[in-house]
Amino acid sequence: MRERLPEDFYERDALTVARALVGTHLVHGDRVARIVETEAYRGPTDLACHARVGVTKRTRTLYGPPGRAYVFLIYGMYDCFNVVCFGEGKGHAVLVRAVEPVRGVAEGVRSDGPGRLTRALGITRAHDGEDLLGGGRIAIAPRASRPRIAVSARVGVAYAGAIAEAPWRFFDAASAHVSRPSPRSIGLGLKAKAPSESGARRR
DNA sequence: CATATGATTCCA
DNA sequence: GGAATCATATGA
Repeated sequence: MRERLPEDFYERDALTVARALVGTHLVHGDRVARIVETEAYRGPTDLACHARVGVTKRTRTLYGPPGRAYVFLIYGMYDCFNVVCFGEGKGHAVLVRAVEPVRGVAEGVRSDGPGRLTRALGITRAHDGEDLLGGGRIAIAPRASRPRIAVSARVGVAYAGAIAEAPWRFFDAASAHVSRPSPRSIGLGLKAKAPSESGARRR
C-alpha cells in the first residue's frame, strides 16, 4: 500500500492544510490523481463554509475528527470531495477542486472542477465519513516535490459577502488541469477591488 | 408542509 | 444566458 499522510498533517487550520495538499496524490482504489487545486473552508465563522449552520445531519462529518472525507451533493447532481481538518468540533475542511490524472483514469476524462474530479475518480456521497488514515478505499499520499503555488479568492461563494474575497484558494501555477485560468495573481500583491462591496456596506 | 437555493456543469 | 436536479435549511 502506498504511503499515507499522517494524522497530524490534518490537525491544522484548513488554510495550512489546503496549501499543503497541492501536489499530493489522491488515491481511490487503483485510480491515482495529483491534487492541483484546493480551497480552505474555516468553520462556523466562515460564512462560505457549511459549518455556518452548526452541527446538523449534513455537517456531522464536517464537525467530526480530522483526516476523514466530507462528501456532499451540490446542485442536485455533483459530489464534492473535502478533507476534514484542524480538530473535532472545529468544522474546518479543504475542498479539492481539481486533480490531474496519474493512473487508472480513462483518457479524455476531465478531472478539473470539484464535480468532475469525483466523477473521474468514482468518489460519491457513499464515501462521506470515510477515514483517510487507515486502510480505507481512499487515501492521500505525500507529494514528491513542492509545486509553485498560486493563490486566489474562492470560487462560487459570492453569497457569503466580504469573506468570499479572502485568498483561500490554492493551485499549482504550472498545472494545465486547474478548474479555471489563474484569476489575477493576487499573490503578487495586486488585489482586485470589488466596487459594490467597498464603500456601501458596513454591517 | 412549502419554498428557496447551492463550495457546478453543460448547453444554447 | 439559463437549465438541470435534489438534499438541506428555513419558515409557515
